[in-house]
Amino acid sequence: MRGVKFEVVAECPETRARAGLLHTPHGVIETPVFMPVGTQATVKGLSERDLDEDLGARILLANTYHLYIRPGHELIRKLGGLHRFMAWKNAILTDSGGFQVFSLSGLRKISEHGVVFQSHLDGSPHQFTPQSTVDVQLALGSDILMALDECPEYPVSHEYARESMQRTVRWARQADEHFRKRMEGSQTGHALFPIVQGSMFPDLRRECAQALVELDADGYAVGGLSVGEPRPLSLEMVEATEQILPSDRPRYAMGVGMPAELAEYVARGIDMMDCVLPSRNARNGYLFTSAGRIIIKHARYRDDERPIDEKCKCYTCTRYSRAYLRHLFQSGEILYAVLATRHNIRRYLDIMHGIRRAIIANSFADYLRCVRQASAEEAG
RNA sequence: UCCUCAGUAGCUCAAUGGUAGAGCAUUCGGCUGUUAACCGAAGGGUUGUAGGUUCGAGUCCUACCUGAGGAG
Repeated sequence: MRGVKFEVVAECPETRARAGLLHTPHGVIETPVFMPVGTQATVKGLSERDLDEDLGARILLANTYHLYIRPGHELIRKLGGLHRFMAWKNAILTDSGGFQVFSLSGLRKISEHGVVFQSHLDGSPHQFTPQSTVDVQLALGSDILMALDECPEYPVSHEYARESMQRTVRWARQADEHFRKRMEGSQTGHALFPIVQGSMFPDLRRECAQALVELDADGYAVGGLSVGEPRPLSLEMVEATEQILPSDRPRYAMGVGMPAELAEYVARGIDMMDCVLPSRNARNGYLFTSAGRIIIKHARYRDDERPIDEKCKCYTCTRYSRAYLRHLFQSGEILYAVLATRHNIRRYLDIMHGIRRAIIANSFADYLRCVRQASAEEAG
């Protein structure tokens, strides 16, 4: 039995975009989908009701490393699993800790067996292996588990990228084997996605994808993007693997991107994305609108009575002015983060809904042209 | 009227007689599988005023101005 089942419902005749349905144990997800990031079992600033009822989010990301370190996966298992712990009835995808290889690069050592992290909280050592990260994610009760990978920084040499990528492939095989054993006779459905690496080298990306396809996984991720490389390279790396990754499985581009890039990934065959930008930037005063960005602390918004985005129907935009939000931001008020996050996440989800509608209406190519034009105008 | 204390960036305050700084505020930039309600940059000064001592004064001396407290 597959842990998740993917069904393509419409395809763009001009690009590689497709609309689909991802069936998970915790609901059906319309794709392409944007997954808000809830690293520590919370999308910072938002409640379950905000996310589910107000924003209509159907899948969230959580993080294996962070929840393992605190409060501990065994505690969460004891309390009924992550869904119950965080009162989230929809789907959850958990990152493996592979990104922490990048983001906590000063606190870890990589070996053939896995990664030893020095806890960022108390410095204690913790061994992460392909097998142990599967176990932790199963303890959490994640719907979609990610295989342990190494997310290398940019730039790295072709030689290092190859070594690293090949190790990630070996880890993916070990994780997959362990996962299949753990799933034997299991009543609950889970999926394990391996992750394509290879830094910014198309040949390594292809080699990696080819090796991972042999695992016949429920879905595939492209990782190692947005680690400091020039923007066009990230899209090129997705392009390099699109033809290799099976078209009847969901493809997940990890950790991307800016609003105007979402359609670009979809156009290259991507079905799932996640990114901290809407949530983190919201808290830091950077708001996404249909007419470009708003940096709310700018003095020009001091007495601006308009909503963040006049076209937005979110909770924040239907009630509050830019002037008020700026005041809250400048005052360091908690409500600012709540309202801003609520808007930014809504913006990302709206974009993805628009993309999906366009694919189904057979007008995605036009949609993409509009996005590119608007993006060029904003930049120019 | 006298005594004491204090006057340094918009604010609160640092600075052995030796290149006037910090925090906050202001303005701007950054953030991409969250160590991030975070990080960074810039602008901003006749050191209350006028003299004096000194190679050199925010710092020591004198007078005055302003404020706070006290005495009468």
